[in-house]
Amino acid sequence: MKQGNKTKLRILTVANKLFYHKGFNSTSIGDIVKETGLSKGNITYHFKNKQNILEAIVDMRMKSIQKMFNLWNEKTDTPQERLYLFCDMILKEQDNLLAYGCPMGTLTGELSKDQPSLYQIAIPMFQYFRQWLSQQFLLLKVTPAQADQKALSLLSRAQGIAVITHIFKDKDFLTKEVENLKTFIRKQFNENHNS
Amino acid sequence: MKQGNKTKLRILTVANKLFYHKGFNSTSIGDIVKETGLSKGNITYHFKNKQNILEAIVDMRMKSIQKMFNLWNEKTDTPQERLYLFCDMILKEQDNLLAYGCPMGTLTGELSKDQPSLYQIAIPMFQYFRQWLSQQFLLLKVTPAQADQKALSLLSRAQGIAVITHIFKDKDFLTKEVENLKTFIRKQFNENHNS
DNA sequence: GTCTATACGCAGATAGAC
DNA sequence: GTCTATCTGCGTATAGAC
Repeated sequence: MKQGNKTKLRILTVANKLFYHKGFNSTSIGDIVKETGLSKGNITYHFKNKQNILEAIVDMRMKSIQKMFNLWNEKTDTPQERLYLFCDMILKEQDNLLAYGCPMGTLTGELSKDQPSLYQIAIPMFQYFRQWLSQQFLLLKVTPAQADQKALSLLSRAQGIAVITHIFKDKDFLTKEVENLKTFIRKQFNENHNS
Repeated sequence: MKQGNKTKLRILTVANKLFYHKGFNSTSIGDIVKETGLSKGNITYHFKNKQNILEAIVDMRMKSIQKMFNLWNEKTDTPQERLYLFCDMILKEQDNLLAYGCPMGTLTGELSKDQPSLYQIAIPMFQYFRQWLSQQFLLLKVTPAQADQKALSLLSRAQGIAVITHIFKDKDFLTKEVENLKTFIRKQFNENHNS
């Protein structure tokens, strides 16, 4: 039982990495077999099929996002500071973004092409970010709809940075653009103070 | 000979659509067979392998982008107007963006994951856009490096819009955000006039 | 819980008839 | 130039021994 959970976690860790690095569709069970050193049968014992692996990975990622949000909430006093931490995450992940793009964006985008049932599994991660960002903007005196629009704008710009960094392999662009993103955030909050 | 070219074009048109709608890796030769009604052997006669199809599609797309740029150059007198036409393209393509994302962004992003030789084939499309956008900003009194940075910023925001529209299936967001994009462009040119 | 063995279809690529 | 037929490997999924 205990050993089983350890194996399960090993499979998920490896699969998560491969889905990110190669893409979901381009990752085969065989790839996971090679990388874990386990047998095909053993993987099937823990997960009936590829979709179940994806579901477990999304679960895992959701928990990890939740921990991150909790940490950010603890570390800061104002929503503006929290949004800066969101930007800092992009800086911290720059090497991965350059090599593989955004883990959420590339996965969800891939599944959104012609695989609606798998897309449904992945989309909650994005909704979670959208919701958390919305909450920060809600502390401005704006309607929920406006806060949501700002949240989407921020997500959109972050995704744009991830895509361009990934495609042009350009860390310098990322650094500069994250600065612009912080300016964007600052403006949102300054505008509000003045009104 | 003439019939051959017609068939070749048919294959490319169908493959281009499928690569866009399903992704490159998830599109099989069998899919192209079904959609064209041609035989597998016939497709192989015209293109030795999948990579050759991709190369021909990129060729085709490059020519189509070139035509678009020529048209934009003809239709306008100022770089600012040209950049607005770039934004209008996003509005025109909103249905496709919503369903399948950006044709360049999703393709290049997919190939940039672990398939460097295919990535090399696709990247010129992006470079072409980057270069053209740079040229428009160069007519501001800025250094080439600054113009390039602005071009990347614009590309980045356009890609972000495409990703978010695709993932959240939200046309309303697209419309609003393209307006913000035009404001961004306007500011770039106003700042310059004042300096 | 972990393994080997195998079923079965689909992938890309090739050969050769018409 | 277009087709059918086939090769070979890899994909997912399953059965059953240890």
